[in-house]
Amino acid sequence: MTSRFNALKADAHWQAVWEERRTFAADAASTKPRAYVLEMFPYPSGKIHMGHVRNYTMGDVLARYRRMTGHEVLHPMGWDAFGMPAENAAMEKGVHPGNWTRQNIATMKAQLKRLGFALDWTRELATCEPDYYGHEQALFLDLFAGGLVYRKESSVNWDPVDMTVLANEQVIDGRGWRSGAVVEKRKLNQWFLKITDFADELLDGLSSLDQWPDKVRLMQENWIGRSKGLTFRFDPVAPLTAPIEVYSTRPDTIFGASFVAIAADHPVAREVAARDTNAATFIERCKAGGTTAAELDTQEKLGFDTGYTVAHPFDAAWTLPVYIANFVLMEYGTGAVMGVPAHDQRDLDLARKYGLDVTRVVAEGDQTDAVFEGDTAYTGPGAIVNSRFLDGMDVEQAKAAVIARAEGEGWGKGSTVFRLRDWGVSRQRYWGTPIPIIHCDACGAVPVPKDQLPVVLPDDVSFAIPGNPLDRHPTWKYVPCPTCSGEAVRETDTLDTFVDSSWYFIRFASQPKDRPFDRAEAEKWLPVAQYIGGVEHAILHLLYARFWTRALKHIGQLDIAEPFAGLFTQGMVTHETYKSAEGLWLGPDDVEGGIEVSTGQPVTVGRVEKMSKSKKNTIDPEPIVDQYGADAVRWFMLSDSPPERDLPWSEAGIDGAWRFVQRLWRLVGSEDDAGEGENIALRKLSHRTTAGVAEAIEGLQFNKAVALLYTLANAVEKAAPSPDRRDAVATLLRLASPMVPHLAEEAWAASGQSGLVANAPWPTVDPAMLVDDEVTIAIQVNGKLRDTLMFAKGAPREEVEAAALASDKIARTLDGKPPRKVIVVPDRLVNIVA
RNA sequence: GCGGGCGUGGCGGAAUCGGUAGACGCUGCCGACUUAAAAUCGGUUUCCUGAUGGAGUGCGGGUUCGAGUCCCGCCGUCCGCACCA
Repeated sequence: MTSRFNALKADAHWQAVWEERRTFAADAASTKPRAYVLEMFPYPSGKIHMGHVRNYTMGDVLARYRRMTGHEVLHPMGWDAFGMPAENAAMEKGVHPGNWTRQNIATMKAQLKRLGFALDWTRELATCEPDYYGHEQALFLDLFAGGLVYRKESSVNWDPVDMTVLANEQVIDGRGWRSGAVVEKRKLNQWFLKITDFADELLDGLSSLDQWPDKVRLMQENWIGRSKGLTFRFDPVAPLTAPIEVYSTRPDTIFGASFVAIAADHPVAREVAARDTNAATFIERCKAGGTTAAELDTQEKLGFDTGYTVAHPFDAAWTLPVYIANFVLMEYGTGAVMGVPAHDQRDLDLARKYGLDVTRVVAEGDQTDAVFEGDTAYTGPGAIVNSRFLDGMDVEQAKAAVIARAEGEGWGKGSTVFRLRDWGVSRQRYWGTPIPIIHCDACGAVPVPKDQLPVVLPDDVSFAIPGNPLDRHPTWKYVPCPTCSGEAVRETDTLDTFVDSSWYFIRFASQPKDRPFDRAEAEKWLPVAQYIGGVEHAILHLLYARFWTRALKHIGQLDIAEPFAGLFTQGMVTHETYKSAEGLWLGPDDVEGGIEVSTGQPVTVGRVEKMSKSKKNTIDPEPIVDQYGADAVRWFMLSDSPPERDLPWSEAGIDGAWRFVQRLWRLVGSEDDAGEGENIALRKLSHRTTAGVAEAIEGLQFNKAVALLYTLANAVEKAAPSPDRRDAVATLLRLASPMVPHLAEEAWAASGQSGLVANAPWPTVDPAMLVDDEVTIAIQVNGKLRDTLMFAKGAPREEVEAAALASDKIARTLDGKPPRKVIVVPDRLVNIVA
């Protein structure tokens, strides 16, 4: 064995061996217990970044560990390959989105292979290829047939320069993120998926996901936003003709209502605006209001008195004015609310501004006065007051009572309202899955017959002018209607790329040529045992994938309720930031020892932040892997920081990881002479470490696994040669092999072992070796540590207590005072209360 | 504004059940080896004190024989949502 581990040589060698032997191909016919380990597949943007390296290293350690513990592991990789950056590249550089994307995939695939991930490349897929998106089109049509897809006119963010729809996230301060143009609201016919049909299921299903972070479950819960209340009617008072329907979660406060407020685009508001220019002006003003957080916070609550009144449901003689209000949203509930100023802050702001009544109906402590003072609404619990038949009830009783009366008298109904909206999936873009629909004047929207799938994207498109190239393609969209054979046109919108990622994990599990997946085969692997990715997907991707899976269950294609049994959201890789004397961002290579290399000027060291191109604090993994080898990079990615937290990249850190790899190599190479005698302590440590590392990996606590491996390595280094030491080294190598697989294979082969360490079993743990027969017991006086004493494990209380009291240090501390009480915790400590 | 997380040495962090705070790593310092350097190895590294000893887990209280851990009240910081009736 040579003294220096040649990572570059070993990496290439073992990567080739694994590939040639198809070591990591998942066997669908295996009888072993299965484990599906999946990391969120990457968007092929160009090169991999440190975030990918960290994400995939974590998944890889788990996948390799599961193999060692006797599982048939499915650990696939693919490409989320549709999306805007490809079209931007096409516009900026004149390359075809497909060529750009496939080139990036080739580059990134080589980079991933260079890191030695135990991936089943035989199942690789890219969502931009017809043999993926064609099946997606089939699934879309199945959902369409199942009544889960519909088309409706809806308002979208339209960028007039790029001539495309923007997602909300792509609108920054009212302008398109790319063009900088002021974004318009435009009405377009859009395809929607009925995710709201599953709102209850998606919400209730969260409680079954006990291996998900609470944070993500809570975020989804808030996003779905279920609320229960009463939807009810205020009858019109002439000249108003139609009733106004409102939704309230606080029907208990109905006797505190002093107005009804409607949204600016409520039908009644439009009707008023049609004959009253002041109203029309007010509505325009509402729409112009910003929607950023800061603006909403400071925006004044504005109202416009329509002059109309409505009757209180419990008292026809009691009329309430109808206001148009800038804080009422047409998209939520019924677009109208009852204003109860004493118990809702916005209502109170409006009432104070326009001098409306403010009546207390919930007692605040002993305050029961009907006249509500002050400018802070009371939203807490209390007895209902000033409310006729509700008086004396608590809030919950009163809610139930009002709902019961409303339902009994027929003017309202207890109802559940969600914040969640249906999922609009139409995108006016080229680089996405074509929506498999044909529009015919005679027959309407007709699904493309399945035998005509896939609807393939045309390659001959131009990005010279803005807009959707599919729409202006000379021939592509003109097809005969599948139903009547008359002239018809294809849908030229493509699907949101989140659709692509909503079922890729199913296709990984089963990839028949003629259909999206084989149900029985997919169900063998699913659900994904452990899914790992960034928290930025906590809502959209994970919610859409959960919905898609349930939708497939609903139409009888797959009997899986939740796609991801375990979820882990890993932290980011961060780095210090630097600014030059002129205040410009500098990269790590521009700085040495706090000095800007090119100018000799001192630099300002800024916060440690997420690596980003704009702040120039990125580290490209490729040269790092070339310099240190894959194992050192992997080891560093797992060390120190808990995986859910951010990992600060540092030169010293990667150097340290490299030193450990070399140290491990020397250690496994030092086992030439046999040595004599036993080393029970080392043998025990070896078993304890085996159990500890297993527990840490299963809990995805890689930093702890790393610390345990260091401890064992330190102990082995200090131990004299012996058969126990030899065993400990062999154990150490296997325990470290999921983290540093290349070194492990190299050492495994060098030590004359047959086969691959990748196929070796995890070392067995002898439970007897986990038990210590001697324990150190802490001796405290009044809770302060004064001494420690060694005892045989399980020593009787009396013996321990006597020895503790006999200790010199204790006697000195007690200073002759008699102990009042002695607490003995077996095998742990003695606390003497004096 | 609402919801949630986090706060422990110079740094990343460990202590997951209320029981010896600071494991493990990084950095720094001292030393060995070397003509020298690199590499490697040994020691040391929470603070105050020469030592014995004392203090110490964001701050202030509390419960307990005993609190980083539990409870109450603050402060700071990060994240998510955002006029959701």
